[in-house]
Amino acid sequence: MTAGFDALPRRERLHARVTEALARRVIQAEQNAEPLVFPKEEILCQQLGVSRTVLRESMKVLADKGMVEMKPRAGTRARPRSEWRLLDPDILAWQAEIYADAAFLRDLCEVRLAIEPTAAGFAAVRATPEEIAEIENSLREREARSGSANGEELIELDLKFHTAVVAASHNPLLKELSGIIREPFRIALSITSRFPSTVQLGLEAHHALLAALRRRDPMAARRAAEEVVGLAMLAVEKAIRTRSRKKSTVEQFK
Amino acid sequence: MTAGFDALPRRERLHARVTEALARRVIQAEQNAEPLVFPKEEILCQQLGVSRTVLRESMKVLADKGMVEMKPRAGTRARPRSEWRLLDPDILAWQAEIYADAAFLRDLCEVRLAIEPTAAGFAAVRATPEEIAEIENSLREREARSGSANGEELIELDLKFHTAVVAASHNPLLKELSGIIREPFRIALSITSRFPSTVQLGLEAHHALLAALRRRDPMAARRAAEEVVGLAMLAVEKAIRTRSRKKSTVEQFK
DNA sequence: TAAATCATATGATATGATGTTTTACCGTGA
DNA sequence: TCACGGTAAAACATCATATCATATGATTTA
Repeated sequence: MTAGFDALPRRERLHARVTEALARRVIQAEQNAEPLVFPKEEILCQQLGVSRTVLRESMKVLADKGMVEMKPRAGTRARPRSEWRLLDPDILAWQAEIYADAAFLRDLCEVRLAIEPTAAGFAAVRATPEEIAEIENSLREREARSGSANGEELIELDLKFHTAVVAASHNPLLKELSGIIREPFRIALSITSRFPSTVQLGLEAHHALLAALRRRDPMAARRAAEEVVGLAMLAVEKAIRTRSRKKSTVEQFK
Repeated sequence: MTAGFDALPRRERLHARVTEALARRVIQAEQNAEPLVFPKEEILCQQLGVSRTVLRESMKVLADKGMVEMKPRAGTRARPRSEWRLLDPDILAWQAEIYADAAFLRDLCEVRLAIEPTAAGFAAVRATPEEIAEIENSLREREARSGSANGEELIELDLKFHTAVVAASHNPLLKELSGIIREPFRIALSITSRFPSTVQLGLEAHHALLAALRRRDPMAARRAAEEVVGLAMLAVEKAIRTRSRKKSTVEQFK
């Protein structure tokens, strides 16, 4: 080993780096809408400077995610995006990084629109007083710091609010689903936070949601959560429209 | 080939079998609420009769799913269920097999309650005429065969209906999410199908959903889908109540 | 008691042996 | 000449073994 190579962070394991490198080639081919057939393992090992063990382990991971197909004699080729496991955390991360365009953010918001109102409805019935207190705390803290803190902190507090609401639904599946889309959600929030009027309306909706939880009113909680997510979607749509002429990478949103 | 002495199912790969064997030990420990620390790799290799490569690959898979934690010197131990990736297809399958109890089915229905009305709402706006035709076909075929066909076929057609509706939302994330819970959903359907009155009401709700899609009415589509899932939940709750005194394995639902 | 050291289990990677699947070529016979 | 069938080779699939690195619990020592 120790072939002369790069200054990449050694902190990341070798197979993780190889996996990501291969995934990027698949994603790029998908964006260019061109088929991709990898060279045979021996050649690929030489190109990447790794052993077959590492290469194969990485390919196996990608195959498990549905991104490539390995067949004897026929080589390894990229599969269309429709076959990918889009909810896989890794793919979601790579997507958020590369495909952070209108369609992806819209799809993401729609998943939130599915999850959060439902979770809020169940939370209204099942939340413990402690959980409601935690939800309230994150909201109050966010308001208290809305002038002083930086955007990062405010987004973090907003995330905490939403996470606490979903957790209060006492449904581990909903909770995990919410966790899976947490990172892309953070990006969406960073967009939303750039529209002060929306932020203001959003805060009111947050309060309405909290009040509904306190009243143990599932329907009102649902509606309030729909309002919260709906406002976020509007902001995302607005951001997308105003930037639709630029190239759509995540950079423009950071 | 053809000669063979080995009539055993070599079809399953070694590491897959090892993975499942280890997973079962984790699940069992979780059910007994007792901590589980695996013996060191060398011993485990001997116990299972495999090489360290295979064992480690299997353990790595389980670690990736959040079921175990591997630490140098400290050995490998099982993690609590709250840490598992519950939406992982494998875990979902193992869960459906072992934990098919009231709580799991309820959680599952709630995810459907989150996804389907939302997907239906978007489908009302975005479905192509072909997609609506496909949805209608699966519904009509199911009605046509409701007397003659066996339960399996009817459930399959019902699944087809729901899959088509979610697909018509044109949101790949919702579609994949729906696919992930497809297998457990099948179990839930097999329960629902045992209550004729519910099935009848469900058919009416299905028609209402189809009509809403035709009218391009998102709100009506949402409400109809909520009705469909709500009825299914009622059936599941009913089945759970009437069987709550028996032990809760999936067997009782098959 | 606290720091230093050691022993040990896991982590990472390479290499090799053997099995399996598919393609492609080649020989035979009609 | 062409169709058919069988065989060999190519490339992937699987599993094992080996070596060195690293982290950490345990022990010892100052």
